[in-house]
Amino acid sequence: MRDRSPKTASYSVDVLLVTAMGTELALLFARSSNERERWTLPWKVPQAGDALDSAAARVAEDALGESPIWMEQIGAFGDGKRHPSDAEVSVAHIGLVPHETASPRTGYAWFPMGDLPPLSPRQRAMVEIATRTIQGRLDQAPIAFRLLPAMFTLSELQQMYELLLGKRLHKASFRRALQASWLVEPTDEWRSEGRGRPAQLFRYAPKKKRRPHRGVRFDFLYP
Amino acid sequence: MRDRSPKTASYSVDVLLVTAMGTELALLFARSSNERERWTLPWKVPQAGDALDSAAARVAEDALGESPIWMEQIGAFGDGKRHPSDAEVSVAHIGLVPHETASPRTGYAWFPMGDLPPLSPRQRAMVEIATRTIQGRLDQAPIAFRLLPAMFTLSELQQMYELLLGKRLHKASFRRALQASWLVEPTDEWRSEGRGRPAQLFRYAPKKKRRPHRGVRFDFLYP
DNA sequence: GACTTTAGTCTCAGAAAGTGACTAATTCGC
DNA sequence: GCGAATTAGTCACTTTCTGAGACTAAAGTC
Repeated sequence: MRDRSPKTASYSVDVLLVTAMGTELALLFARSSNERERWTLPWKVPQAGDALDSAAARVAEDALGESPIWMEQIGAFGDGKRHPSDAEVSVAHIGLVPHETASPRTGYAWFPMGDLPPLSPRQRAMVEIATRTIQGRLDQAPIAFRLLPAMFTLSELQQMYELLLGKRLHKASFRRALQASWLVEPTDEWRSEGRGRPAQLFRYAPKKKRRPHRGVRFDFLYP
Repeated sequence: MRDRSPKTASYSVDVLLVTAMGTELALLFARSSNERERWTLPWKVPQAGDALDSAAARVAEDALGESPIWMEQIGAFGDGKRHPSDAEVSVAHIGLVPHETASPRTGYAWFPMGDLPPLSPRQRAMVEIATRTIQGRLDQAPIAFRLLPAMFTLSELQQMYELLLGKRLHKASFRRALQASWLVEPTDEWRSEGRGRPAQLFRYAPKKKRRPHRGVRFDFLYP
């Protein structure tokens, strides 16, 4: 992992494993092999003939024992300057895992987004793009569902969206939109969580139904 | 461009230059240097110390004489199998150019999307993702504006959106949404295009005004 | 049993979007 | 010159969507 032979592939595959820890997102880091007390994003230099996504899946497996249900490449990063893993370019991937089932192997640890270890500029860029991608693709990919366990209450789902969007949502509106989307189906299980009425458990089960009929949107003004 | 020395960087930077030709999008291809009558996406193997985006800009300049106002990386492509440009991975970029000002240099040519030359699987994947990215990011980035010249009529803008979305839009709704977005400002020029009332010319001039106050969207059901 | 807490629903008002008809300014045919 | 055709730009009406608060339901706490 440390040699700099010129025949090494000059790109690495890096994975940003994301989970929701309580009220905050968290990222998985690996203890650096050469410097103790230094942390890096999990990575790997793929062998020739390795597809990018399978390499990324392997990195995730090495870190967590299983690979996430949902992964997506977010791009290649390389400013031409520093090489955090002896590679000129890092191909970064996001992987989402529910926190309940995600126990890191030794040498790996979760860091909440608000309290990350010191990072190289390139790693910082990857984290930045990853968070932006997660927010931006929230309505195009089942991001929130992949951060929850297979069964969840609607309140948990709403809290996940509130965490990801960084704002409160109105309960009735949220459920109305969810109904119309046919993304979720009720199970016959209920969960009683201390006080209050028990909540029905739902599972993510997208059904193709009537499509929306929208016109144009000019949303890019608003950052 | 043809040698296979092992010290070559094993990734290339490929650029998909997109323009709107009449009623269809078109892509720029370069005549292959080794096989005549074969076309490839313009590409380059960056030198060490080269940033990805500046390498992409240079590829575009080589092809068109100028580099596009808007470029964006769409990801790294490599199935682990074929190497269209002797590289294991291609980092693909989209560049948008208005057709009016885009005259390819010799060795390059526009191909309409519906009639592309034969492509390798990897290039085909890049084209596929590029078109999806353009459609998907239409409301998040000023894509349509970058395919038009600096000044345009609202009808031209609407036709561009209709081309990109693949569906007709209603004039009054389109203009109402555009008004609300504060993306465009009128100039004091008018253009008379054959018959019919002359149209006022507008320019892209986004102003930060009131942001929309939308709730959640669950759009990913609908492909 | 009254009170608190969380789940889930209902209704209403205001905002946003779809639609067709309307006016305005030009060219074309005669 | 004048009416028909064509394209630009706007208006008024209807339908749909969304935010908001109130309301019912089912549990625990005291």
